Amino acid sequence: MLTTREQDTLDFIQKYMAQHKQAPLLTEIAQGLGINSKGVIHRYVSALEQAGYLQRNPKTRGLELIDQLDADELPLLGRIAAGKPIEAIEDQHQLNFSRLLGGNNRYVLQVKGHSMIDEGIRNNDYVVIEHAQTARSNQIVVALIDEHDVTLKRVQYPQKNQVRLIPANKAMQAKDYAADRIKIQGILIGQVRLYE
Amino acid sequence: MLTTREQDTLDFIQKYMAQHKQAPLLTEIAQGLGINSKGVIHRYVSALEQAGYLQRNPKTRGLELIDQLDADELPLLGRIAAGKPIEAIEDQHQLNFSRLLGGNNRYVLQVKGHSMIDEGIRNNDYVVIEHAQTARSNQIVVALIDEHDVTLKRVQYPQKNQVRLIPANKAMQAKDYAADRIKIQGILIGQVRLYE
DNA sequence: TCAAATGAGAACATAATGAGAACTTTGTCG
DNA sequence: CGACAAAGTTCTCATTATGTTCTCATTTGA
Repeated sequence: MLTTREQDTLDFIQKYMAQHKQAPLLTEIAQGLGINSKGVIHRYVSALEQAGYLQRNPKTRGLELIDQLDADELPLLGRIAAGKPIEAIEDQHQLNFSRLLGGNNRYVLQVKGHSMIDEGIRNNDYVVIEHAQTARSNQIVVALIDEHDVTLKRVQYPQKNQVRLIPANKAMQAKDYAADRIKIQGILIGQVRLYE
Repeated sequence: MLTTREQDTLDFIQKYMAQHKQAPLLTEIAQGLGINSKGVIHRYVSALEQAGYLQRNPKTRGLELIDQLDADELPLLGRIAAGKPIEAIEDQHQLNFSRLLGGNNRYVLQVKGHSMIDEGIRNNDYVVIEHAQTARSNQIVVALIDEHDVTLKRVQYPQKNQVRLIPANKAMQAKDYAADRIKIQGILIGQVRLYE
């Protein structure tokens, strides 16, 4: 457990770094807390390092915060269903977005139109795509048709040398293509929607 | 972590390049920082190159900035619509997930059931919620009903002291409550789905 | 009253900064 | 090309700023 002033020191460092994108000097921390001695701050910073809140490098502005929860994580509090209390989640306490961001050959497309509405992908949603040339059956892929049209559809292989592309919209029809007309460009990894 | 003067040097280079559409001379940087020695600037530029902020070419004005893309960004390549070529995006080249992750009082719930199906929120999807006690009309909120049931619904205020909760499922009915029966716990910020 | 927490400040070690000389490379011009 | 100027590179040397390690005094709370 941190003492009052240790907590103050940590708070100041966090604010400072968020604001300046840079670690503060010991004297800057001291000034921020109304303390005249950098030796005192050194003691607090040492304690914070000991307690695992930050790391020190033997340089000026050498402080680095140790993320208590990764920057790409949010606490996963529970499950929600209509009209029932939230069910607490015991095992997994963080939702890690690096599952989306992690891959090294991924990119985002913004979906226009309602062709994927039955898949829960709506107009203006973002989809995260991983580059790939092949896909397993029933994966949703970015497919290039006849070197011209690009589309996001579920893929199946009904028979050899044939590819079926299935739109997620009841109003549209699945269609079979000769395999050489279809080039798979990527696989759907995730979907993100931002609300106002 | 950059030192103060390294940061100053980087700032100056960025400003200069934005203004002049070309890289500054070492002596120009020196002058901009009030330094008389180009050797000093050379040292800072080398440090910045080492740290990955820029690249040097063996030419005069040979500096090139290296775009820093945050770890929580993915390239936004274009827009996709059924059966049309991808429309390239000119302006915004990164989708910033910090729009989702950024808030300091946010958490994630996993949705169970199909009560939000018409909103494109499906069973097992994750929703990002920001803590809040109030919401504007038509926002989707986490609402606590009678201190017991928690639900995710669109909110409206048909008249004073009355709250309407609207499920996003045609099979379910909107319902009006006395204002004191409903406590808003959070507002829907985003929605994320991970595919296998 | 005792122990922990807090603050001041001196003394020292190291990092950061600035100056400038000497040299190499690049650019320019006949 | 060849020469000259301009720019970039590589050094060494001082000086200053910052971080580290102390001791000592004061405050706070059980």
